[in-house]
Amino acid sequence: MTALPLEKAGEARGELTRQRILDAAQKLFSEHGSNGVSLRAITAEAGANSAAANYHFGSKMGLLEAVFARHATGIADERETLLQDCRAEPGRPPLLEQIVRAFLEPGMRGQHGGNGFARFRGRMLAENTEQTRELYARYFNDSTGQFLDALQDALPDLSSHDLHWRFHIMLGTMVYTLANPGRIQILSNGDCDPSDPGQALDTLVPMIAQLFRNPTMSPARTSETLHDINSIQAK
Amino acid sequence: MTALPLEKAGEARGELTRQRILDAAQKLFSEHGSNGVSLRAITAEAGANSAAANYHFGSKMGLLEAVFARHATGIADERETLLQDCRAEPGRPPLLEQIVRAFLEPGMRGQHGGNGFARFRGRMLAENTEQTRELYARYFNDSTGQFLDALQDALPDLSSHDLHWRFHIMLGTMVYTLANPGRIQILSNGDCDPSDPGQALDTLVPMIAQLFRNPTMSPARTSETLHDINSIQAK
DNA sequence: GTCTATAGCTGGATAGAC
DNA sequence: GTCTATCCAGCTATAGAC
Repeated sequence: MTALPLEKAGEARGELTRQRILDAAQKLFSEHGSNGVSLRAITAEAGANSAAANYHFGSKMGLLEAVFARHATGIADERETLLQDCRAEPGRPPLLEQIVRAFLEPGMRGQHGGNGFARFRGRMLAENTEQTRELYARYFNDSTGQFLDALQDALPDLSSHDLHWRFHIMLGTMVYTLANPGRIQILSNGDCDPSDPGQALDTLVPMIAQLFRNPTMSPARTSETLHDINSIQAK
Repeated sequence: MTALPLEKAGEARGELTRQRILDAAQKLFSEHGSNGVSLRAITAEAGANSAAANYHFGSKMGLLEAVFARHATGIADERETLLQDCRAEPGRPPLLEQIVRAFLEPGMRGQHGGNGFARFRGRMLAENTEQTRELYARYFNDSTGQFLDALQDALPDLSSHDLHWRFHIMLGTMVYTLANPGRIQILSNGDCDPSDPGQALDTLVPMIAQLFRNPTMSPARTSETLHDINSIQAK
């Protein structure tokens, strides 16, 4: 597509082929999962041959890792940068909204979240194989820990147990949104579209921030306390 | 394993083999996805041969559908029965908690949710292929619509748009919990265990009910209104 | 109803020309 | 660096004995 100045035809074409294979792999892995698509199909989509993929990436698994690594570090870095900018200050959104957005946004749009990598990531998470678990832990465990700490600081009265469970809800929502099963689009006749990153972020960030902010309701006292809470919160 | 009295050796063994193949398929599909495991591996686990599986189910895809159908109808029926029992009444949990639990519980434990089918279902949802989407829609669209209606009745002031988005969060949490990526267990040092259905339901039901109950916060006025809301809700 | 054997195919990986 | 050609493992599905 883009016509780059070619200094050395060989090298430049090599880079382009490598890039095209990565792009095709990201697209097809996203659509069919890592086991649902063949190396042959990927390289055909890229206008190359399966031998080229093995030359550049060693194996199909190497290709999968390369697709992942291409953007994962960028997402983790962007998250941490955004987190460091979060602070409670007049004229800014509430701190919790800032933290939640800092966690969700880098993976959902922008340099590393857009162009299909979001969907790829959602699918890798959903597949939940030994390999993808290891990859995900290696690239994201650090920054995730930082966000848990920041959330606990912002919510000192929330128990660690509840904090982690709400984080679990946020992760599930993120993964489900990225994987885009298209279910709520149909059920809402197209009114809700989680595959639109702008709409998804603007809608989910306040909902999830509010979820973190809700008071603890221990299961045992659910039925007694909720009447009081309803009378305060219900519109 | 179980030594049943055999009246007619042929028929009884047939049923047992069929059952063992279904059980093995459910287990291995759950662990590796529908493309990650071979018919040979399934029938080996069941102590049978791949020909037996094809005899009983026609094809590998037929086997997948049979595993799904074995419990899906039961879950949808149980959901609808539970939903019809939901009502606001002194001495019972709040209506919203009842509805949320009626939706989540049948798939997470009991006759149709336990014994690994929960995990199988989570993985099928996560795989999100044309076939699994179709299966899921066929078996669950009706009851899901009923729950959306019941929730809208219970929350007349919540916009349809917000209602669907919150339902999206509930679906994502359910799928992520069923698929059990094990991530929050590690991050919380084992304190949170979404793979324990009792703990998961008792924790998630009040959190999600509260999520539905939260007031609408349009993205545009997020920063202004949240300070008021904080002062009411923050502990 | 269950088995063995196998046909027929697909896909990952490699050898070697260019 | 990229191609063609090919090897071989592993899969689904079926034929046919029992």
